[in-house]
Amino acid sequence: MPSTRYSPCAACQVRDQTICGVLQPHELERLNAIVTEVHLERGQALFFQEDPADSVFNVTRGHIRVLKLLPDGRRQITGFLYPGDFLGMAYGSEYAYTAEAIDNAVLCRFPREKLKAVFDEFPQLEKRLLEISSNELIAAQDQMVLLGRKSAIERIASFLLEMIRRCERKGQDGGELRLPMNREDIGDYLGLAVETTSRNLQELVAKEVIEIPSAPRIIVQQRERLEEIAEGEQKPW
Amino acid sequence: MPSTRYSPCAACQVRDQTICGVLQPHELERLNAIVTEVHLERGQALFFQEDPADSVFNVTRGHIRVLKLLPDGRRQITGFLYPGDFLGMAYGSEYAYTAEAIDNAVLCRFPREKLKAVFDEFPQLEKRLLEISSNELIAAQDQMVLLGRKSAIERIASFLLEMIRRCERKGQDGGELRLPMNREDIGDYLGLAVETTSRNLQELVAKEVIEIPSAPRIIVQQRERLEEIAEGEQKPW
DNA sequence: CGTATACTTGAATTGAGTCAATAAGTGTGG
DNA sequence: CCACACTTATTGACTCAATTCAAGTATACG
Repeated sequence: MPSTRYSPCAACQVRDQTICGVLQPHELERLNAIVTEVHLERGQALFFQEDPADSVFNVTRGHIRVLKLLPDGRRQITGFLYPGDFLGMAYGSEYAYTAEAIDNAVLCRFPREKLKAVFDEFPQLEKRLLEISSNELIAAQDQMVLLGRKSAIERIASFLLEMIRRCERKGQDGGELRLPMNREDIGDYLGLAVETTSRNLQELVAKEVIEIPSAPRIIVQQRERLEEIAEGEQKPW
Repeated sequence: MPSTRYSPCAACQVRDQTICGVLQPHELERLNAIVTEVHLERGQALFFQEDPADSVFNVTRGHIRVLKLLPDGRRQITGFLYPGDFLGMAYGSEYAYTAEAIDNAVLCRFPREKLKAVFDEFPQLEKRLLEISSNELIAAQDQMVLLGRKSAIERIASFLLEMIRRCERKGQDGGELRLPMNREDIGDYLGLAVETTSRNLQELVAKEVIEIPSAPRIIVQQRERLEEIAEGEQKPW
């Protein structure tokens, strides 16, 4: 390997938010040796459902949507990935879903076989993965409640709270959101039509719970109220 | 420990279908040393959402429903557990959901702390757990497609296929189902009202895709058709 | 056999979807 | 900087699938 090889891990901005964070700097060298970068343009697919699953990825810049399609084109987005998020692991020999770039995005690609070897060397990576997997499962169950039992406005409120909490986990202020995905993506994530998504966002504006200065920007005025609405504790006023 | 202590693992009927199956008979003794049995009556809760999560369980007899509630009582069932299924692991310090017995059920209880020690001894247990966790995540994503995007009859067809496949994985014939859960449970699993569940089951009877000799028994006459309906490939006839 | 529970069916209602039109952004080249 | 084209978002009117409410009918059980 040439000594002048570009070293993505050394420059990584999101290392401590991701799976790599459990490794010591000198251990990171092992990961760096097997990683390559992938650059995606807005809308481009990283992989499709049923492609052979030979790599796993880490988002470093931009945003990814993960989705499943029905034969007639109906679409369900099962998640949005931000920098630091991990995808593609442990889903059998084929990817169980399609992953597409929402905006211009950069990811680290780890060939699955080589990563497995690194896992055997550093078992704490595998523990971390089980931890991530558990959290995803909890999130998936919450999403089932949302999709199975919540009204449109409850879904929108829950979605906004999820976005707020994600910001806060990264130490950013959740009071002002900048959404990377468009209304159609939000609808397909929440099991709603675009029009319903738009209408219920405007309903929250009318209630003065949020402000929308421009489509991707959302200012949260009454977070408490949003939490009540999300859980269906609708007050009559 | 008294030498006359009852040894559930030795008599276990479902060992090879569950996490214990990765252990050799003599290794099983370590698990047997920490396990106790729990017997539940129909309708009884094993634990509630937000209880401290100090045990994990393995179903050995009967059936469990896993559910989440909204403050106003709306209910979403996120899964049904059969003998051999595992629950309660790796969900943080509190259970993320309620687990109740659908019928009279028996489970193995493993205290979480003690199990952790066994895990350190047998790392293949942890690998197996990651595998189970991955499969659950794939299933959860399929359920999101169902809840977010499928019509009532598509949901019912998908549910029946899931039940059929489960039978077949256990080497039983999937052509004749005996459902342990009632119509309301099915509805709460599929995000439908009981009446909608019933109506659409009858719709499948009218189409001669299934037969229902008595409520819990369902005979599958046209499995192919069921698969088409489940994926929304509805033919005009 | 009666009573409770579970299931089915019917009629009316409604929340979200569809279809259609307009408005607001975004980007491009003149 | 503006005009145009194009995409994304919003709003309105109407429709419809699933829910709700209300009976009924099986089925299980003491």
